[in-house]
Amino acid sequence: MEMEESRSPTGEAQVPVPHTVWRKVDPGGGDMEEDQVAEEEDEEEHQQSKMLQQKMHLQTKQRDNLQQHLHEDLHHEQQQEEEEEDEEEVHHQQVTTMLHRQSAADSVSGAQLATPGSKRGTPSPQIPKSPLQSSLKCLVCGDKSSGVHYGVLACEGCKGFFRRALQNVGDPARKKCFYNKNCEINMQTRNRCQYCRLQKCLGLGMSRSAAKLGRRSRKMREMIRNIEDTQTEQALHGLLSLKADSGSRSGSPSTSPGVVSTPGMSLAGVGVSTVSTSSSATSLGIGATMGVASSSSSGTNALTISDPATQTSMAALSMLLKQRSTMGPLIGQPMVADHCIPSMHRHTPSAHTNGRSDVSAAGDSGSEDEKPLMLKVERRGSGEGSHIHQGLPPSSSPHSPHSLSPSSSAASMTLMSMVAATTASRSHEESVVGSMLRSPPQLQYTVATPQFLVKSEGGQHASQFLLKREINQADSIISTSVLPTTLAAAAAASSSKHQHLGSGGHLALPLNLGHQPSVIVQNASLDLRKKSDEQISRSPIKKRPYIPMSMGENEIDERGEELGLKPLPEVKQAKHRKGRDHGSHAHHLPQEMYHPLSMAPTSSIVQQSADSFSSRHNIIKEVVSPSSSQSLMVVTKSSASSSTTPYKKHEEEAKLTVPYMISRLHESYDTTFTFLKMRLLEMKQRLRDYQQQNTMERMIGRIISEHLKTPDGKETMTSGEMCWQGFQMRLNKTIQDVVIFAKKLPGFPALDQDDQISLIKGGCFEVACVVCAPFIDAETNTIFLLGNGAIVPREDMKVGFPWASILWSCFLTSQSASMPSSCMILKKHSSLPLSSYHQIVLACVTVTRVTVLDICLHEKIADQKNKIINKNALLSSLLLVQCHKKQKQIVHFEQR
DNA sequence: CCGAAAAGGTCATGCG
DNA sequence: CGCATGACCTTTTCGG
Repeated sequence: MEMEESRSPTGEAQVPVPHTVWRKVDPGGGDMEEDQVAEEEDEEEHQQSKMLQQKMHLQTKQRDNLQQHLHEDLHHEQQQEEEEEDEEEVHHQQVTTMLHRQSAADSVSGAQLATPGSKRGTPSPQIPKSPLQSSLKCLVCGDKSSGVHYGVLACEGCKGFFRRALQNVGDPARKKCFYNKNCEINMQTRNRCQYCRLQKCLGLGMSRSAAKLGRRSRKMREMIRNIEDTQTEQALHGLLSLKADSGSRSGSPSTSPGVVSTPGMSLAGVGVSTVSTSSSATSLGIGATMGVASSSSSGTNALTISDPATQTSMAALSMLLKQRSTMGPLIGQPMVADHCIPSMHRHTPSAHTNGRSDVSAAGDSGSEDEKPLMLKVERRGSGEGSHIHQGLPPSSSPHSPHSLSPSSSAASMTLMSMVAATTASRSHEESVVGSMLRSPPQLQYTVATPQFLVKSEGGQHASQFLLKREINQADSIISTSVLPTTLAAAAAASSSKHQHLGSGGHLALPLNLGHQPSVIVQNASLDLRKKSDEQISRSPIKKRPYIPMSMGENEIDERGEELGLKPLPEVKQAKHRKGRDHGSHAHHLPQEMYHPLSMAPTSSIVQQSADSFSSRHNIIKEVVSPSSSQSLMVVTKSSASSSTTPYKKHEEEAKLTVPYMISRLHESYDTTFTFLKMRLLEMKQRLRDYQQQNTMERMIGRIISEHLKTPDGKETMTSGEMCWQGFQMRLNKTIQDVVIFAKKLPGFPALDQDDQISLIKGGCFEVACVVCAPFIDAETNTIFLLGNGAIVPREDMKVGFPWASILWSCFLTSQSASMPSSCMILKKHSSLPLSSYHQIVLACVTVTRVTVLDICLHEKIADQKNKIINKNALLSSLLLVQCHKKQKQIVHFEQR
């Protein structure tokens, strides 16, 4: 304590805005924050805060909006059951987490919980319990939970905090984090950064609309009780871990009593199935609770899921799927759905017998039973969770004619169904995608892979075996630091490069997809600070933990090295971040750098291959020359008539042209999915090598067999399964990148957070698929697997991914892929009061998306390589034409 | 209708 | 002194 207090003054001196910042300066005005105006980062924060405010204000409107979405969707399914709205909300909140990208490092609290803190005065928490005594823990800070508050298992303190936050929505004082927006939130540190605490609350799904009054059903209470048991287990496990591994934090994912972070536990999905059914829970906390409960009660999983948040991620998955079913994309044609079951399906238990053949026959069956598994799961009433995974009909149809608008949804459902078919229990499938949504990438990798490896025959043993392997892998790659979180997509994006390049070891996730109290991503840099956090400070004034000069420098140094930053004091670092953002994101580039008629920003151009470069030339020419005035007219008209305040800032941008926007979309794409180029190069190199040796087939065969074998020489999967494994590996990561990508889309960050979430939810999978599309080589008819770098015959992949093979026939370049990707993100926004800027973007991308996918689906272009050479130009011109056609629609939008 | 559960209110407390 | 906090209390909602 003395240490910290003695440091504090120094720390305060470093902080640009002193304690008074936390006071309510002027709840009414957002513009009295001068430095906010001055600094772009502050601007960003302001925007975020604004979105947060809007989120809060709109919480109550949310259901209506969602409902509206449902009704307006061209392919909307039947009326959702009321409880599903709740689920939707849960998922919504899950995705919120993605947007928030908060620090995952709340976890350590557990370790510190064991240390009886010196609490004084009234506003002190209960004396920290030993882990063994722990009852329900607050998901935010790890304190003793007093129940589910605002949808999340929370303590009195966090409940009150969030309540006040709701009351003081306009209070700008909460908008600042004086660190990197990744402040650890635990019992000790929760009062140090309001911003991060609030972010964490939101990220966990706290919201007014998530609030539920009244008592809970008996089953739910049991669930909560079970979670308590589980936490006790965790505590035990944590204690053991501490004994065994007293020192290393980064090496072991589970070093803290309160938070078992064994990667494998995410896998233990047996009981998780309930999560999606926890409609009445309406909250992450409850959802998680139920999942845990069922896992405990079922008693079938070798590794007990003890992480509530992980379970909530599974709720997120089901939400995602439901969302897809209700907010389908725009294309009307059904996707080829008949052989959307992976080859692994053949290995699935007899329960899955209606696999391939049935599926193909089930083409447009509308019966409930024919619907994708996830949908069925969600339609079940709450509280049946613990039984659900038993005797479930497997996913029998990957395609639900009712619920999904074909292209994208079918795509997603395809995978989901495959997951379902592949795994022995539906909970596994939720686990997979849930972790996609929530887990840090490394953990996702760990979680997801086995899903595809587990064979039914192997059952639990196989699962365990693989699990162990994965755990080991995960141990070695568990990230040890966490990047600044929240909505700073820019920073995340720049760092994402590191991830893609497989730096795995150190640089953290820009995306923490949610707070997973139990899934620890140990944060080395935070650890430094934690050392000064040993004493608990309840003081509201000590909200900003002081990073001791030396340590702080180290931390910054550490990060700076990776991010290309020099060690700087905090203020300077902030500015530096700003600069960095400038450099790496089209979004933040000064407009002067983009002449509307020019190509993409320099950085983008540099990245282009010669081929795509010329392609781009074509785009611009074709887009601009024939009817650039047209596009300008559209835009101008839109911007003239729209003056909604929140979007005012973007109205200026709306004066930009369609080509400009296209270039920005491309830029966003290029700067986000940075792994593409490297991997494509790698792929080409390999192919070249093989071809030179004229041993293509043999090489492929050998490589495949290598990859199919475990270290001990056993074959673990078929090549088709390996395809899926590879795809899955990449998919996890890509889905996170999609969030980053979305944040770079013109106008997207200005949308209300709720809307952002909805849009991302609807499009992430499809985008991920498009992103992965280029790794097919038509000449050799092979696929380059992103996960392990193997090259496999395309046929193997085709078995389970027919639609993708069609799509891939188009050989999308990163540029052309950026368009459908953008569409997929922005596809559905009709219920929102759109600024003209958004409208034009939407019009562009929507049309493009439809066009591209239409073409793909009809195979008009597939196998006709020559005709696709200039697809960029094709897309662009189509886009323009369609924009013109859409003009009326845009005007209509404005009038709404 | 009872009682559980959660929202919301109150206020003592500590901090700068 | 003003503020944030959190423990405790009251009110509201809803399951059984």
